[in-house]
Amino acid sequence: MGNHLIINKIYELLAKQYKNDNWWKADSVDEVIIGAILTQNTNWKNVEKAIAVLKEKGLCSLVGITKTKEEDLAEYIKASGFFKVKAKRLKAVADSLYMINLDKYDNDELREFLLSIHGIGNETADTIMLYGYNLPSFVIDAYTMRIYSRIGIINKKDKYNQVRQLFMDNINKDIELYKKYHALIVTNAKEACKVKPLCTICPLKDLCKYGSDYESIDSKSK
DNA sequence: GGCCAGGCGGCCC
DNA sequence: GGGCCGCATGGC
Repeated sequence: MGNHLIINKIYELLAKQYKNDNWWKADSVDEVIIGAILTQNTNWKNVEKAIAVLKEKGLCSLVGITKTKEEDLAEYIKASGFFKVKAKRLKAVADSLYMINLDKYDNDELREFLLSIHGIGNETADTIMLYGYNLPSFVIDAYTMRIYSRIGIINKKDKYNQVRQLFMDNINKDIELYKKYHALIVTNAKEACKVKPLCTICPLKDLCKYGSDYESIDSKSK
């Protein structure tokens, strides 16, 4: 099977197993952007607590953040961890984006601009574009790397942009598909393809180079 | 109690 | 341009 077939087959198998509707829950574009920063290397549960505090204070918006002192912001988002660095990043992102005119950019230019902002790297840029601005940019994360390298389609050391291109070259350029596919990857990583994988319940076990032999993954990933 | 979580920037070489 | 490090809370 070529990559095109495998990547689309994996989507079918995941979609059959899991129902993920409306996976990134947010009340506004700004909340998506804020959440994208807060969730960096962090459990979403902790992010929810931080967002709840911001909402309570009426500051869960880019304008709200521009008006808040960095030290105060750090206090409010404490539950999300790395709170000092994230406060700095939120300030930088809010300052750069609160008045953005999206019509001025094509997708590639917008991505470059996002990447130039302190605190926005590849994954955060794509998350903001896809889930915030509703533009077709596929999101790669640690879960994607784990699942697809275990299956054997990519290598753990592959570069972000290379893996992103692999997906964008091989699935339909459909925003809802991009969103749902990424959501399904995250769900499978949490349910089955964990650090200590539960291969017997994984819908992808028949395509995975490890099959159901999770002990062999365990020993290899050590 | 130890491991893990939806990365990133700043170093160093 | 690659590899390592600091950042930090809360859930399991």
